[in-house]
Amino acid sequence: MKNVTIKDIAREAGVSVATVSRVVNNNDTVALDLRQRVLHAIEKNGYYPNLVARGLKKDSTQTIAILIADSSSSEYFSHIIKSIENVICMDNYTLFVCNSLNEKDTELNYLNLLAEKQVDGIIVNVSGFNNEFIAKLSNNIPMVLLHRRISLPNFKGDFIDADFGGSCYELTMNLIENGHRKIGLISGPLFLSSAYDRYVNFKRAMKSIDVEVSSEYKYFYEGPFTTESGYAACERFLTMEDPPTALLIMHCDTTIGALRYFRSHQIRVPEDISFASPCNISLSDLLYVQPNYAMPDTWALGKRAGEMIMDRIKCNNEMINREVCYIPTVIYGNSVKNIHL
Amino acid sequence: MKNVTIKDIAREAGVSVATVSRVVNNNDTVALDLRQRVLHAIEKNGYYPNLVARGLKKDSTQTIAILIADSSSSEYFSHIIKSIENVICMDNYTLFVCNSLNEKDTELNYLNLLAEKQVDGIIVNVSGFNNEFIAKLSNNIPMVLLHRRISLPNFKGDFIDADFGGSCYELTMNLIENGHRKIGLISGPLFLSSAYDRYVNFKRAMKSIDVEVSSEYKYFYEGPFTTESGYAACERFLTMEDPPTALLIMHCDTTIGALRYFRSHQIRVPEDISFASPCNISLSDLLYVQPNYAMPDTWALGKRAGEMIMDRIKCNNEMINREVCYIPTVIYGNSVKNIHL
DNA sequence: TGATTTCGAGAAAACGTATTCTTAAACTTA
DNA sequence: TAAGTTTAAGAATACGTTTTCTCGAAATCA
Repeated sequence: MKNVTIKDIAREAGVSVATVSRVVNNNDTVALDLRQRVLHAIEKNGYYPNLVARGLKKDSTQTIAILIADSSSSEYFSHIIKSIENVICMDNYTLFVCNSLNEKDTELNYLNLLAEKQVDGIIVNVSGFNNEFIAKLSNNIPMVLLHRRISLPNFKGDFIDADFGGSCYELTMNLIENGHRKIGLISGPLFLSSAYDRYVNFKRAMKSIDVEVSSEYKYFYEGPFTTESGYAACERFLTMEDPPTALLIMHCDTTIGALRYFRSHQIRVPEDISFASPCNISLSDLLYVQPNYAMPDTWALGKRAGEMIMDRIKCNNEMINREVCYIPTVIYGNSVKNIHL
Repeated sequence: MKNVTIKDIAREAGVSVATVSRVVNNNDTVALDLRQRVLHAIEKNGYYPNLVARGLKKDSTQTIAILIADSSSSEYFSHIIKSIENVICMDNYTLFVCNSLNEKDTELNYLNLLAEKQVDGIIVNVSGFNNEFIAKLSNNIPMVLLHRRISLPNFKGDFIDADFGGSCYELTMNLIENGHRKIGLISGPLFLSSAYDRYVNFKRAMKSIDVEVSSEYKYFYEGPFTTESGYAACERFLTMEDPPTALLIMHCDTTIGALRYFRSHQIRVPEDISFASPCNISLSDLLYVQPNYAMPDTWALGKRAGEMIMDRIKCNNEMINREVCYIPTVIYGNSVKNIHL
């Protein structure tokens, strides 16, 4: 069953292919009777345009991609994805969702594939392993970086972030104000700008009580952004001779791992351990503990990311690099104990 | 900055365009020295194929789409999406994620757009409003229905489901065994096969204690699959003069709404109200209540959905309709009180 | 060696569309 | 009315591929 093409319509309506095209795109004037005949033939034969062919001709696929580590790990990215989709669908754009799994090769394969598929733009939460390649690619394909920066001079594109670093500072200061001194940090890989930024802010807060934080710091744990890593970190910290009284947990996935550790080991929050995390967890209002956490407006953030990539596409990538940062709201739950009392 | 094309490579290597194509696809024999020259030119100029052009020629875009109500409402679909992506990316397929919002027009627009974009297949959780259109479309585009069936003779495609109906029966019987008689049903729209199926199973279970369930049933609530609807249902039930002692809540979103109602009104679970839901909620192990719920293997289900659509694509949609059903595991938490005690 | 087959690679057509180019007709103006 | 101008629509080209067709050369066989 062959699809009906513009040629079939032209034949049926007794006009040229060009005329049909003009009617379909109605961007050019065509006589009323011809237009009627064409529209009738379209209706009758159920014709619809082939956007692949149009894409080839017009050099635009009306497609953008989001490339992230794991679209299902938390509600955070689900919301951003939905929000981006909601923006771009206005212009009949559709969204490829691609998972890099934080793996060098997977990310690289996807970047190549997306380039080959001629996507009009890419929103990417970089793994950090292909930054040179991405910087180069950004000169050909409009790009928006999500949360993780690329500090290379030849990168061309926008950067959209939420100030989780600032939230880290605020949450850590709150731990300190509640009397905590032995505060563990469950960090992500420091070569990621997002993790490093939070690390720096934690360090800055700890400096206020004259604690020097470095990778030598007794209560420092560096691991990937996974639930397993959060679990393992807690295992290490809470079996120490002199365990920390509070934890700052950098990421929602590591926080989930930590909570699982606490619950399975009957460690009460906040009686036995306090914690805070600069990330929102899905359904945090219904968890058995209400964490102290920070939450950016993911809907607004995703919307902005979508708008930024669309801007950049519309002006053919000829635009200075922009940076946007959303300030998360810090929410205080009951996961921190005041140990002065 | 024009992209380098197969022609540029041909000129550079001093061969014909056809030869370059043959090397790129290496599906045809070409002399070693020519191949070397071509490969060298490709390397030197950073050539990569234009998959839009290839798609036009080969009539295949290596793209499939998933069209669901809301990709961010629960972790359920996030996991399925990720799992599908994981399967199809093996063949260099990419996935469009599209949200119909359960709206007739939005769904219809997307279906048309996806057809125009020549996607190779569509996995769809239908809204129920465009079933005739979808059935017709299914004869041109390979389709897999997710959870919601289309009972039209001209539908062509597969159906993949999880037996939440069976779980409803089991969970309701459990409520009954725990002494409950006044059991409220928070239902979804009955014109959806998924909701209707659960309704029928609830009814069947209630029949065992001689309670007739119909839309006239005192403790019946029908509303959309949203948190707001779940909240409203609880409001209605729990302000009745003779409120139900237990609830069967059909959907994860309505369950979340219900939990929010309970918590904000200091209604204790299970002391004041018991409930069960044939759906898994994200992080249910970390909620303040452990619900009685059912959970299919979403990873396996998504994987199978991906495989089914790929099968269908590979055999050019010439295949009988298949039906697959996954049996959820029922998990008993502490959301049900035994009122015999 | 001559006839036949195999093979490798270039030429050309095709995929479905948008758009430039061209031309004939309609309209304006003096 | 003649010359110039606008306009509408068809013809033709192009987008970047794949693949069929064609043909000359090499290889096989009698």
